[in-house]
Amino acid sequence: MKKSTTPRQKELLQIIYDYIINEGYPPTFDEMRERLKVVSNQSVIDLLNKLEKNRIIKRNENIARSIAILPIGYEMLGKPPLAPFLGVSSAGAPINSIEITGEWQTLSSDIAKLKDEVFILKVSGDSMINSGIDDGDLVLVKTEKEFVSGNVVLVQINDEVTIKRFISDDNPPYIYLKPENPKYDIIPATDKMTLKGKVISVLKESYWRPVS
Amino acid sequence: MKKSTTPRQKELLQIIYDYIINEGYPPTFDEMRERLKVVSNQSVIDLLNKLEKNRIIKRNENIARSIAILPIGYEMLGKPPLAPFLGVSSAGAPINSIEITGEWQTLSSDIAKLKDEVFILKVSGDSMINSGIDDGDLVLVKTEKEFVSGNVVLVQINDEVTIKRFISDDNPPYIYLKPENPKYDIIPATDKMTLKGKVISVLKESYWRPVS
DNA sequence: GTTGACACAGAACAAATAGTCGGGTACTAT
DNA sequence: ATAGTACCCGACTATTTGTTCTGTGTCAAC
Repeated sequence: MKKSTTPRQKELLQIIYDYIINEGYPPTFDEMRERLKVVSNQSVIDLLNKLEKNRIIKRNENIARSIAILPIGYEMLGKPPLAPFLGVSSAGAPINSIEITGEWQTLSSDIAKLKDEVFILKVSGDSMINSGIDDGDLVLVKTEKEFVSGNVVLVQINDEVTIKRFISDDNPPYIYLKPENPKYDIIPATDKMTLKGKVISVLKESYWRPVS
Repeated sequence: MKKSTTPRQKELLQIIYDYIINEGYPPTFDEMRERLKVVSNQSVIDLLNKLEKNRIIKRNENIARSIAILPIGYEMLGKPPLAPFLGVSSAGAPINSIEITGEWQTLSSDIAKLKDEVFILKVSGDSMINSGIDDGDLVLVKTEKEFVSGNVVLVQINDEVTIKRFISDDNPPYIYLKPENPKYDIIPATDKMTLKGKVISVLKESYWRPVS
């Protein structure tokens, strides 16, 4: 029995991937059939079964559009998987307050300037354990001058740097930071507060850490 | 007419998001109904219609699991959208050869060390215009010592730094770099070649650039 | 005290979708 | 030459899934 993925199987994998990127959900048998330029569903099923046997995709029987591309599949496509980039949110709580490691303070200005105003911070601490950002994750921050209400921002308060949600409202206290965790109170804007940038990505530790 | 998103609508949005993250594809009406703890599909339809009216999600009539969360929806969840992070691959071609801006050379060692060996490079040049990486994109690189065949790597050849796919094969030339573009030839490994790290993410310029 | 938005119920119906059966061709390796 | 594998055809059935219709109760606003 041959194990390697055939060209036709790779074609189908690419079709599934493209479809998901364009539509936001996986294709049906018929849609794959059309794109493969074949006439029978059986052709599609054959290929899918083999992809599944090789653990490139995963399906659920009798369930519409139930194709999920597994990590091996993403690797074959040369793309990072969807899920690890978004993190696995454990509940409804959005991004929470976090602490930044000390290195940031001394190096921020250099890095911000040289890296086109985008830099990485490693999150430490466990105060956000129930939210989307966990200890060890990397946070990608882009320095900005203007902020829109709802942005997740990196903010410096006195000597401390944390991440909060920035809210600008029509009602008092008008401009404030929201930890989005019932444990913590909102923080009204003061002049001791500097917005450093906007969080544009969270890289889960499980993903960027080498697979050992 | 009220415009704001109701708590129940937010609940459903979170349910859809969680489902996609866990399963790899969106839920059916019944699955959403169960999670909302209601008995009728009508309840789900009502909520979905409102979410769609507010452009938080998008659906296709009569199509199973055809829910896509729109950028506004992701913003409400405090999560980056799926698609922009993966880039929109124009064809089957995987990651291609790119040039790195000059800054990298002088600063790499510092940044690599301080940022937990993960750093960002801005891609310049248009030699990869037909692939997943475009001019102006940001590439996230993690320094590594061991590489697996198939990894997309950052490699230094003499004075030049480029990105290629690293292949280790059972047949000659055994270890080589693959541009994955018919225009370019593969490059067998030499001792003038240093693998600097592994590309773990591509940030499309359209995403990280501030919306103006 | 009526209006409208919100949230929900129950059931019948229509469409989309997956799966099955029973074949076929072409190529490769033993 | 023969077995195995990849790939394919066409018609059919079974299941899943979405939609429509007709209702109820609540609550806040005007």
